[in-house]
Amino acid sequence: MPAVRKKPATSKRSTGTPDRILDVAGRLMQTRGYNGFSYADVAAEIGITKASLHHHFSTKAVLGAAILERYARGFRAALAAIDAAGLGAPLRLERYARLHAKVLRQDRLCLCGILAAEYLTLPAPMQRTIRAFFADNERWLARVIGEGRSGGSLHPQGSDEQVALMLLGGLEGAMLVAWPLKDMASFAASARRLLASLGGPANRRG
Amino acid sequence: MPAVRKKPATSKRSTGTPDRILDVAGRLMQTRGYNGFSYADVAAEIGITKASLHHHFSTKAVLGAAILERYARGFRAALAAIDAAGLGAPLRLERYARLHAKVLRQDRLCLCGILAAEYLTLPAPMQRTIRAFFADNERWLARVIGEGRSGGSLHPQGSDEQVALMLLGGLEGAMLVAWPLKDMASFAASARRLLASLGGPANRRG
DNA sequence: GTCTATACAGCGATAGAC
DNA sequence: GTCTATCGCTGTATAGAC
Repeated sequence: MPAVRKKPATSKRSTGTPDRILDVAGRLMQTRGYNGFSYADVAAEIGITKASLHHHFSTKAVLGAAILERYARGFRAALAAIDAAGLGAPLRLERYARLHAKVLRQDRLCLCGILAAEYLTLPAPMQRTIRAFFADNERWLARVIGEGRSGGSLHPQGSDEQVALMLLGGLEGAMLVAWPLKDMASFAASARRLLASLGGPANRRG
Repeated sequence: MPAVRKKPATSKRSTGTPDRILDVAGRLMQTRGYNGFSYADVAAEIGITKASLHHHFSTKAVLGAAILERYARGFRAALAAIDAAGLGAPLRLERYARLHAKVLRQDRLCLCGILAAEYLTLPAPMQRTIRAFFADNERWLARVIGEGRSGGSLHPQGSDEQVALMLLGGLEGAMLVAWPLKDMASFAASARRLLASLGGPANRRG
């Protein structure tokens, strides 16, 4: 059976209309939230009509779910890339924090962070994806923390899961608090403090 | 000149219609966000018409600002109450964390947290109040941390301001991540880990 | 202070021509 | 795959009677 292939292997940059829609609507969802943008906004920016939008994504719930799933997929790929780099736990966590910093630097919030705030108003499929995103991140973080602990490169207090949760929430919250002022420095400082609290090599107390 | 007095000194519980409106709309704003509720929702729950709502709060922006300012006022009062109790820095921070825990236990998000996510879509007056709320909290936290440090009850790494920011963001983010699953235990664990990272009396590393 | 009635814009979504 | 045109609904807001 033929593989599912939506793009040519020589993929260029956002060639097709569906990709442009996902890009534009994705940016709006990361800055204004699911309830903060409309098909009219997306259509106007791309230069097509609302009707054409509905041709590619039948409903807003479908569009929202597609954007969210693409985002979660990209994040999982980034985690895999970090793992593949063969770094120690402290450096892997630092690169994890940088994933979030990159989002904020693009004047966006973590999609799952902003959508978590709107959670009760979202279609059920999107709710599930958000929960899965957080659970995936917690598992990944807990694994890295556990490896750092057993390898002696990290000495955190609390269980791997607790520390993972603190780190995930801490980074999401640091983005949220930095968001109104677009204060990259405040995010970076919080991220550094959170990582330092794990008792890495440069941060052992005596 | 006479003092501005909107309630009798013997204030009972949410007697007037304006207070009931603020209560109901406030709960909706803390669970669904500013863009996630309508005048129709509030009117239906209270049992009056939308027109009556507009009589008390002329526009949604006015209503939203009133709710937000009342919330910020209440939070400032809670911080003053903590100060007035004459506790040491570690216990004051613990009570601060409990303020947030109480909100989550009521099945709500921190109003300024959920609104920070919607920041770009909000009326300018609400945006200003959100920034002021965060700034107030940071100042209060930085002061308490500074007092704990000079008094020897806290030994955090980083400047008072950095640690304050990490704590504020950490608690807001812990609420946000716990929100989809209404997972009080995960919030409590993160709060405990954040406070423990400040090097209080029970958490000195050696 | 509350109501009925309504204005008006925007929303998500659909039909059908090209 | 894109368009024009339009539907039905909901949103915020207003007018005016009681």
